[in-house]
Amino acid sequence: MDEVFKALADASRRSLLDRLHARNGQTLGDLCDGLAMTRQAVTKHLGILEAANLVSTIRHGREKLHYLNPVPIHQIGERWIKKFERGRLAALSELKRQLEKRDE
Amino acid sequence: MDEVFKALADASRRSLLDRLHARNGQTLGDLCDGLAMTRQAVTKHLGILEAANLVSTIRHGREKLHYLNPVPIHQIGERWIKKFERGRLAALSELKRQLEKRDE
DNA sequence: TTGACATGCAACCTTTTAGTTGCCTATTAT
DNA sequence: ATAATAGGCAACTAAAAGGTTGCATGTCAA
Repeated sequence: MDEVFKALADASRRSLLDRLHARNGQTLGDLCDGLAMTRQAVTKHLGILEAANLVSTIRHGREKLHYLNPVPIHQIGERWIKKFERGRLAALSELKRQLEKRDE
Repeated sequence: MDEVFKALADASRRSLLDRLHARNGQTLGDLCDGLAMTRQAVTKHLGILEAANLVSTIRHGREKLHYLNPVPIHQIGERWIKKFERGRLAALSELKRQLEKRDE
């Protein structure tokens, strides 16, 4: 889980996931297009995404195809974010109450 | 949004949010208890959480009370994670299909 | 079979991050 | 008043992160 959070912390990596979400199965070259980064930097980012199991790859001849794996993202939603949903309104109203108490 | 992702990337900070979720309105001292870190380190983490608007604080005499703000977490879920839900099964089945094609 | 193309590997540099130590300030209780 | 308590500030360190350059390798097309 920690690896996934860390992988998602970088905007370039989130953008790579966005691009794979828009079109799955892209090659490294595809994913480099239009980015202000060297190919090697992109490779490293993809490596981190792969280590976090957010991306799976298969070699196809001299090309490497990248596929989005949405499962870990889904798990973050289910196992972590949902926990904070419960009591969201309660927490907010308590916060508001406390902030207002400041002016007493 | 980037600040929130970065703030959530650290396990110590997520643990602080967990603790505030369990009991809201804790002081700095409360939040330091049982952590293998100096108070100053915790202060820094809380500062990052506050900058990301995940925590709000109010001084109460010599104490500083910390309140969880669940809104940014909720937004990550709504604006980012949900996007990857759509087509989750589709992406998975395509991935599976491609992985199986490897053995042809 | 040779050149172009797609990717891999490794060393290096710079900035950020996580944490520390040491000292200072403000509030409260005795 | 004064001592203990709660927290703030700043300088420093070590390690990790993000990125680069240079070169090597494997695959495809002419």
